[in-house]
Amino acid sequence: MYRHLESRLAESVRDFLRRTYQLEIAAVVIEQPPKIEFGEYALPIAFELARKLRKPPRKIAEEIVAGIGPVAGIEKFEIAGAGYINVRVKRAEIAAALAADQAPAAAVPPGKVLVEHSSINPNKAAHIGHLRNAILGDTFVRLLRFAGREVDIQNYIDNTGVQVADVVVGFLYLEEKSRGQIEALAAAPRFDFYCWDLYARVSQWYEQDKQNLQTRAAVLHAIEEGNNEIAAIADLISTAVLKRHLETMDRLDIEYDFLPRESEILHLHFWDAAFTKLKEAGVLTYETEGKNKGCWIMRRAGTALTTEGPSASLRAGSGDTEETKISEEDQKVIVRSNGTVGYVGKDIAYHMWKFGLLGRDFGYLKFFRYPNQHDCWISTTDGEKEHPHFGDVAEIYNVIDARQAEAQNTVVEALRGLGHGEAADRYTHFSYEMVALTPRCAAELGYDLSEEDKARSWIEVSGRKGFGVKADDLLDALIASARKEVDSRHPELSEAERASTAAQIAIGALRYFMLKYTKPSVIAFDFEDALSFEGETGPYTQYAVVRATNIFRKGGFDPDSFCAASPVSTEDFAKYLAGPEGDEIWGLWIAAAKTSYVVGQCIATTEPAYLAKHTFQLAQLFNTFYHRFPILSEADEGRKKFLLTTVAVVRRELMRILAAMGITVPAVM
RNA sequence: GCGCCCUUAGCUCAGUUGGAUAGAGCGUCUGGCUACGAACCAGAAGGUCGGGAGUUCGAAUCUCUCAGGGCGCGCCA
Repeated sequence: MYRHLESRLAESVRDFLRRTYQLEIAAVVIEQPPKIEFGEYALPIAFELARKLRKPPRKIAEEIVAGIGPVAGIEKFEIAGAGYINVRVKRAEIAAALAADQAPAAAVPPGKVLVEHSSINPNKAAHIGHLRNAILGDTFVRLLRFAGREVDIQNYIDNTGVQVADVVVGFLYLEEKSRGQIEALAAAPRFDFYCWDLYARVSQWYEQDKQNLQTRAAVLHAIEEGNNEIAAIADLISTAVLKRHLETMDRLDIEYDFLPRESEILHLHFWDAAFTKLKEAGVLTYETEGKNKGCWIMRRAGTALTTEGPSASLRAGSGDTEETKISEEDQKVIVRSNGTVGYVGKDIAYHMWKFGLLGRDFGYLKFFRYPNQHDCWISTTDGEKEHPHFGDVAEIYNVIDARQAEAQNTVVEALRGLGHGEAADRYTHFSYEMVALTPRCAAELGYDLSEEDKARSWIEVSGRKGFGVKADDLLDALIASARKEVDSRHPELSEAERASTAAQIAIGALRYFMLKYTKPSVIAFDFEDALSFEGETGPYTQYAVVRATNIFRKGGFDPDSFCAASPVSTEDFAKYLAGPEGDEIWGLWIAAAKTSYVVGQCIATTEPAYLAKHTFQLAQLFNTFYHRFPILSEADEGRKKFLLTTVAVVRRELMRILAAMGITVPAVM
């Protein structure tokens, strides 16, 4: 609603400037006045135009206000200060539309969106860093779907890499387990935890004697080769760990549609197809001298001497004749001198497939059925005939931490070099910073800290050292903590009700915690902060909804149908939304009207934290309102109906935005 | 050395395209439960927005520079 009004306002201003001053303004800046009494929108445009029109801002503001004419939904324009134009909306009209939940349809861009997230190495338990990735990715998916987009969720599985090889080495050479023994372990609960410890031991074993690395090389080679006992064991381990990851993420209500695996990138020869095209386009060049002699190389992203458009396209078109030699340090090896392809090369092939540019496809098998009956598919060489159509999408978002920015940019540059500039432009590296531990948290986990480490604001987790907080452990701790509160507050509830309430609160706390920080901020994890249910937390926002629901329950009304069943007249809206008290309540209405506006901002900036902040602010405004205005005891029936309508609308919008963050609200808390 | 990111209240962080007196949570202090349940609310204290220069009517926000911190830069993934 808010978003719709804003764009209509911007359009009117643009029209006015065009017909009055023959000016074309690309983006009309619209902001919010510091106080709701000033209006809902503020236009600083007169300042911007002062120089251009060589008139004082106030004069321009006067001309705009006098000449802009009526705008639907807008009450009036006022000049404030040196030239601000404050805009007041027709409160009653807007409120009536909101109460009726009449959201104007927004235009949805065509084409499917692919979001890749999680992509956890299937060799050990998921940890808090993976949780940030999955929660960011899953929330972004929900935001896109909220905005009407069709989305495919993919989770890339590197099942043939060194990390899986390391755990295979652990089972076969440190523990000397048979295939049968490994199978038995893999079927036991929390096999991923077992691998977590084993992986750390293998890393130590390598440290003890570098000779041991040869064992890794041999195992890795066998895995990549396929069709042998070691490869079969690697597959059973990685598949079992992968299932555990899916179970862990399902606890947070995070699901995937398709799991492309590296083994199929290899066995279906995706790389061969990509390699041919990359050579033809001159993206890859064969190095004949220096340290990378015998390799196929590419210019590392961000190292080009000139980045201007014309020279870039000239380079792409005319091949390598004008290409200056890439200096050794700017070279990125894509194919090694022994003929094997590296990680970036496989990623290029995978991304060509994502955009439907490779000319090959995976085989597909049903892999995992969620409790809600949704099927998650996995790649295979020879799959089922009937399967959904994956890939071939219009836009992609890769939720991958900031450390991989350069590799991601290299993939984008490869696409550009292949002549797929449009695809490259619709490739977004959804970059975020890592989750580290506070020194205090590290100490709690029994990690020995140097004096230097103690002085740091955070310490990086390390899978190799087995140092970190496992996702399932954190969830268990959150649920236990929430359960204690629920037990003491609601002894009357059944065991099952208390368990599900605690789980909802725990998930709300965790998801909000991971979303409240903006992406470039390193999260220094601490149990005390993460286990908090007060202040700026998920449970605070859930509690606001519970309170709203309680009002309806105690009053004997149904919150979902209340607005439709007993509509407030436009006259009454006008009456109760006027004056200082009306201003106060209107602030809550206007915040509740911003859902799609904020969602749009989050998508445009790939920043879900804005939604978390907004949710908290809306909950906070509601809590203040809740204290200021007793509702059930209100004697004036008309006013009571208005106040209940206010609560119903806020509750509805809060539940919507929480759902977009993957947070549900318990019946009581 | 090159590239990317960060530096805002005691602590942890917001501040989206430059805009009206720089915000929140936690912590500290003072108040508020006869309940639409206090997982809450009201109030107080707390900031030369890392330093400097520039652009602008206007800068936490843009540019340059200096300082401090992080990450990346492998024939690993």
